[in-house]
Amino acid sequence: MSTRSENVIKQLREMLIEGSIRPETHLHEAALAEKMGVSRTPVRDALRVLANENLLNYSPNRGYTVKTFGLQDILDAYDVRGVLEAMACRVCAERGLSASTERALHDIIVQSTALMQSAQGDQWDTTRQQAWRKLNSDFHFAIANETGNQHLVRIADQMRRQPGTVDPRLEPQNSVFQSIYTFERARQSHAEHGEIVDAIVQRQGARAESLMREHVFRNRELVRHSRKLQESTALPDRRSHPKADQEKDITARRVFSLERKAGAP
Amino acid sequence: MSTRSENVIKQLREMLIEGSIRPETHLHEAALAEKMGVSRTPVRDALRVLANENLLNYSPNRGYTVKTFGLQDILDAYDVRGVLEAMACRVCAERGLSASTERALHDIIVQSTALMQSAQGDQWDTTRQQAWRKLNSDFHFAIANETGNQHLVRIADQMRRQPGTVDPRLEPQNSVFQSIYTFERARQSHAEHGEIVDAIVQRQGARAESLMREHVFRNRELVRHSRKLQESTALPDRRSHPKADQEKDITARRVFSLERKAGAP
DNA sequence: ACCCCCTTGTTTGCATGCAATCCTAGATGC
DNA sequence: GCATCTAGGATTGCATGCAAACAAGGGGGT
Repeated sequence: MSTRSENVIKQLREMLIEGSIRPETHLHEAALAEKMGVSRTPVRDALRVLANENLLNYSPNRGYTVKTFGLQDILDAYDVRGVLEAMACRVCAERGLSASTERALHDIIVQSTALMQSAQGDQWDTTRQQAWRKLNSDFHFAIANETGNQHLVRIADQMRRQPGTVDPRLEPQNSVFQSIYTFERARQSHAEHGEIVDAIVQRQGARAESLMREHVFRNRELVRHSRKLQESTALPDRRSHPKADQEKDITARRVFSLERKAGAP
Repeated sequence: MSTRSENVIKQLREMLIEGSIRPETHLHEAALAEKMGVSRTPVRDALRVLANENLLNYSPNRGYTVKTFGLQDILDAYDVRGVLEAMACRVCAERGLSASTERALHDIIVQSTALMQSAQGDQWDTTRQQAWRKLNSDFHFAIANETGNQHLVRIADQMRRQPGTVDPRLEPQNSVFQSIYTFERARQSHAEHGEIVDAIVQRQGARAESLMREHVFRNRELVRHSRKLQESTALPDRRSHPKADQEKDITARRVFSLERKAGAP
């Protein structure tokens, strides 16, 4: 918050996660600096950090390009997150929940139930969807965090923030997350959360583990199907060369500039 | 390799992983720059990246300090790695190995067997220990890599490089890894590798998964026991304040300078 | 004696200038 | 016509200067 570098990192990271910068785009330091209203230095810092976070590719003396994430990469992120959070559930069940976490999980469940009831029928508007996303995110974080394993928390968070995995706030209509955040899926997801908590408080480690793994896997499959559908039908104007997946040996690098800043009119 | 920033990153990272810089040390940009023979700019880049890799703590306008990793953090890294590599084993068993990976794993097993036989008795010198570490590392990487899941590969690698988890090359005698890299443990570990490959090529997913999990867990326990022993007996001169574990709200920050450069006379 | 404020030296944050490297395009030779 | 070589422009890498924030210590007030 405080320093300009941090601000640039946050802004750029959000853009990359939301997918508002096209893959393979070459990020021009001076252009970015101008657009952000800072000098090249904080921009360079940000690029380096984001490359380290696996969001950009870097070649010495050549600069940074936006990394391409295929469907498989997104599914892989779900797999990693699933197995880690499943482990977290087992650990929680074996050790028992702390009072504060149990209360937090209970609160989340109660609020989710209230939300579902208030949205009964056709009130599933974007406000409620956003509320649900927050509750969902808090739920998963609370369980991961309860383990006290900082590596697990950090990685699970990183996997949830993989581009194509989180919801693009800017253009939600053009995304695969329509299918994930339907009312039906949210209800089912909420029910699964209840079962998971039930398994944990009953100290059923194996059950909690497999419930969580399946819970994450369901979302993974939802993304897989909707993405497959989307890629085969929609976006006809984009370069649909199947060769675009070859990543290495890009001698003919394309240079784009950021077409627009996020949120600009 | 090419740029100075990359060099500084690599050097500093090695130092931090090897533990040759004391925890809570405040890293002074100008001092580091002088020591490395570069300007502050590449040093600043490196510090930012390493903080992003969870090796340093950062406070805006206050700089970077070396993160403290307790025993629990190290055990947690083993847990994460164990569950991920176990998943990798299951996936490999379910999908079947590619020809090249199967050959690579076979080669590693054969070379390990030869190494063990050549070290029979009392020839377990540092050269052979290093050879074994390489073979061991290659083995785990090959399995993780076979999944094609880049997230998994990256994270497993990161977990293996957690400070206190890898072997400090500089002062191996003063480390817990004496107990991990004994001839006895290496032999056992080698045998476990054989079983894991056996399970994979026989397409026994569940067996491969639990064998790998147990394999990693054994090392985890070895570290746990030897570290416990070490912390209760050795290092009497270090500040043994149990309060040293409180991390936040460090108003009284201590500032050290690097006492010596690694490898300097 | 204790507390608060202000001053001063130190350290980090950022901008800018210059050097090194890389990409491109035009010219030259075959 | 095609490939290769070579300036020229453009872009990144790095160093340095300066401003802002911070920590410490002293002086004045109560």
